[in-house]
Amino acid sequence: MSIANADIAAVFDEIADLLDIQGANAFRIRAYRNAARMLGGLGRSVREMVEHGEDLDALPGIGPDLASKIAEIAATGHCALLERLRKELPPEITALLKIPGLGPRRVRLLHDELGVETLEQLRAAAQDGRISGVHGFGLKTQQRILDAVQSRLQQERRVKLSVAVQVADAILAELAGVPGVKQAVAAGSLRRQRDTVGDLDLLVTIERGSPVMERFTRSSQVERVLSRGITRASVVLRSGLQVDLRAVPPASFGAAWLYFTGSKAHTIALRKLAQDVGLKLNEYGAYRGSRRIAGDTEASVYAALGLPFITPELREDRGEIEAARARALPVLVNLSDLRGDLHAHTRESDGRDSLEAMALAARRRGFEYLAITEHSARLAMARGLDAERLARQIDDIDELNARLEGITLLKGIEVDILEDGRLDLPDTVLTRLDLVVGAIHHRFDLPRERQTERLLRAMDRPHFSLLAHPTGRLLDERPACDIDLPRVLRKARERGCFVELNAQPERLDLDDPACRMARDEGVLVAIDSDAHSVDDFAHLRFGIGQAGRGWLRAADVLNTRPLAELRPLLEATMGRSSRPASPQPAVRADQMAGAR
DNA sequence: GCCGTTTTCGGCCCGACTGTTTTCAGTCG
Repeated sequence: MSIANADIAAVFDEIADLLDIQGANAFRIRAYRNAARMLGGLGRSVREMVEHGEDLDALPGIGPDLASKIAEIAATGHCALLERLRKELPPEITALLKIPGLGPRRVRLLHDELGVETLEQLRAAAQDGRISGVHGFGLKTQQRILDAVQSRLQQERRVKLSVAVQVADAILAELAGVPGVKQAVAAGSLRRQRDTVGDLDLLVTIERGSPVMERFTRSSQVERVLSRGITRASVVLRSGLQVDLRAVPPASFGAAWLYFTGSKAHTIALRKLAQDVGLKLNEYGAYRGSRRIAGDTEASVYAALGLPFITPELREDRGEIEAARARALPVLVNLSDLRGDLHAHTRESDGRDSLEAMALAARRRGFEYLAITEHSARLAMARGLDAERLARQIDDIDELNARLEGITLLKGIEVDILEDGRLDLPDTVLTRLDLVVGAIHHRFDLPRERQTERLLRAMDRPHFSLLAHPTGRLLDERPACDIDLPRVLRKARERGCFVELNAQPERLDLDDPACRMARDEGVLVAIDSDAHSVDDFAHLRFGIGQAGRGWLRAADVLNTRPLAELRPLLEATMGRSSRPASPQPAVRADQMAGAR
């Protein structure tokens, strides 16, 4: 049993919820929440820190008490405090906090007065009209709870970033045309490039008297209006997506954009910093006394706090403020740094376009190289290639490379990693390639130890360049495989191979904390489109956003290298240089002979 | 429960909106 940071974070979050409902000290609760968030974004395994006897007190927000609780959970998988709290309150009650309009005090009240412990009981109480009888609750609140619990039970979900961007762009275009609107921009998790977005946060600057709130709440896409004031309105679209719009005067644009972009944790940290230097920071500006000294741009607010501009992707309170103070912010990789793409398909397997069309599209993007990596035979559904078809494609690519100028196609394969860690094609054909991209496409459900071993064995094969979409997650569809990522990354470093950040909007795999972990481990990350058509190179923008959230600089990314620098790195992974392919082969000779 | 060039106790971000209150608590972001 191996405890991941996320497991410990989940324990702390649940403790915070239960303490909150019990009415415990708000700052004690905050300490648990802060610790959970810190662990979620931490690039190293605290379990390993415990095993190595490292000092957990050194982690931000972790004191002696939380350090001992982390050690307890890492060692036993349990937390005595949580078990005790679960005896005092039914654990399912924390689900009620997810209902908009229900906070800890009201959940407690409903529990004490009506015995409500679950979402089902909440729905029943609302339907029977019992909730409006409780002091402090009225008919409107009761109806709101009923609506919310019903949509909750039907699983309202976060939308993928790519979808949110489209919706936001459409609404912003509409708002920009309303009289009195000066600027209309996206904020919130969308601007921070989170992989999924729970609701849209939009910001406009307006002249006094602009009808923007009225126009917004009456837009044809709006299904219902949750609230509407002078500076703020919330609506739910027909699609179910919630959109919050804020309006401020132009002089406050920067302070408001900063505040509404968040994250909440980043904002709180900035406000504390403001206090430290005798300022007050709110969404209208930075104030010394009653005098506004900054606020028209974000940079002006950061400057007032003595900080350089911090790019939105980094605003998670994961060390960016400390880095900014030390003038040590990373210069993040951007789209124009990419010199090529190492994962793409053609219609030879499950892609839509021809080899030549893909090559020309890559050249139009300004790429120097494109790796063609079809599926292998096991993935019959995708018309995966066997050794014979792959050999033919290798010849086709050689012929095309001889003919085309300004783009080089690299010969690759997205070979299936079988359940036992063998690869789905024989070494005799793999050895003819420029790179071997390995990926899991079945048996996502193996237990952690076996899944991890599967990957480690695959990486030990004589030809293995890049682990594609390492966790196999599909946002909102399939959870990440249970793998020991720190171990996989260590292996990649020892082996000299690479990991992928797959830029498909439904994958974005590795995620941002994992990217940062790879960076800290010194493993280069390939940001790949996994293109199945000439249009799919557009996915790369989402990969770049995710990479930025993972603090990746151009130097941390494999495919920012020009071809001349990339080739020797790939050659080494294919066992064709002085670099040892594997210091300690984990696959025995008889297993290797069994590889198809 | 954490934290400290205002330190080991007394702080801990700040404002808008809603509903049910008759002056404000609770919730949200």
